[in-house]
Amino acid sequence: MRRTKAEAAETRCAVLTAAEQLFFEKGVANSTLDEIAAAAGVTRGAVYWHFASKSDLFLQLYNAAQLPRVDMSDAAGSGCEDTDPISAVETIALDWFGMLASDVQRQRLLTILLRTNFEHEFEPVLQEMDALSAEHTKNMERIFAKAEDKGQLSPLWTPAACSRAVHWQMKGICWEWLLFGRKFDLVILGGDSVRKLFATFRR
Amino acid sequence: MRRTKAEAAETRCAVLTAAEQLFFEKGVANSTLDEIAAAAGVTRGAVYWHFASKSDLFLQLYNAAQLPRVDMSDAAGSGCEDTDPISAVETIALDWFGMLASDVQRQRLLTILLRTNFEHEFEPVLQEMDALSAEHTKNMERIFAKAEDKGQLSPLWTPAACSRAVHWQMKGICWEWLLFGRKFDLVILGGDSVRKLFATFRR
DNA sequence: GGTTATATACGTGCCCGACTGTATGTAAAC
DNA sequence: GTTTACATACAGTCGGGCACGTATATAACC
Repeated sequence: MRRTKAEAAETRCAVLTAAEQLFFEKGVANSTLDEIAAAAGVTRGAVYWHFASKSDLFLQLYNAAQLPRVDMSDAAGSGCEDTDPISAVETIALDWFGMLASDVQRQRLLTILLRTNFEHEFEPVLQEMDALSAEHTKNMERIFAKAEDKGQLSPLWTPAACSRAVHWQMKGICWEWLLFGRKFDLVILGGDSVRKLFATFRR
Repeated sequence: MRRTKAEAAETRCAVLTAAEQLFFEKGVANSTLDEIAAAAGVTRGAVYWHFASKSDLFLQLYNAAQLPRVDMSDAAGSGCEDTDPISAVETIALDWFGMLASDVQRQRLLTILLRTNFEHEFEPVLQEMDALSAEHTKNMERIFAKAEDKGQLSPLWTPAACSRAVHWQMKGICWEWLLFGRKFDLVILGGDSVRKLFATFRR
């Protein structure tokens, strides 16, 4: 029963979704291709048609849902990066919480990635994540530097310190939320904590 | 060739150490009992003598190196919890960094735990970790409340908010350090960030 | 203090299920 | 008719659990 191209694409997508679900629930190593295929409503033959191996499936899963590059110039769209840089970053940070809270797929992917041992074939993924992280902090630092130039930054802080503080605060919040069962309200409690932190940045 | 009790204890310890090392490097699921036994200089027979199963080995590993309960009253030993509560908590936090940075075993164990899927038989471990975490934040909040009573707390913050901020900040720092190859100096950079955060707590 | 009995601390080998990869079949799409 | 998109069957390996063997430590007894 050969399927049309559209149906094949559906199948491929179903396999990816099933893999994401199972990788998230049981971990990558504890999930079998049989389970994944069954969850997708196909057999292992279909999986092997679309993906070369389990590792390939993992990598395709990572590449399919590309992590957002959180372009800081988006904040320029909100129109205040030049007049109130600190608030601009704050908005981006809070928006990120909202986005993550409403995107179950991203929650699962990030959780999987956090639990991954990046050894051997998966190392490039780790490099990418590192690069992305470095880019984010660099962009943030740049905007905080603007705030400093305008005299809006508290003398207690430096742009680099602000950037690191926000970065770590958000990672702490998001990771605990993801790794330990999302037991609190990310937007409310997490947002509150971030807002309080940003308040200390302002002169 | 039966060994003495002391030798047996050594063997057991060697297996635990080898397991910790391999679980850390390759993940629990990707480490075989054969590898672990070989790394410990014994065979699987020895492993099965000391441990009922692989899961049991994991649990014994967790129980062997009990997470520190970071008794906040220890800070009373430093003598300033009552006069300068904020500094007392700050000291505990910074000490924690130093302790983690110098304890490779704890680094590995925490990394393993972070990457663990706590499903089925491992759920109680998750509960324990949660309880410990809750206890820490509660103790911190209590001390910050003392600071508030003394009028030492900035009006920007509440005891609960301080506690959460410190908690998440430290988790963000430690977890990034552990999960992504310890690429920065935990005590220097992490400590600096935490100190700056504490500075904003003070009136 | 020597002998003996028993528990101990493993090593070794086997079984069994599970999982991966591949080869082949097949029916429909093109 | 050929290629596609799977399903099915098969081979092979790997790893965990367990039974069993075995040599020695340890204790009990004489």
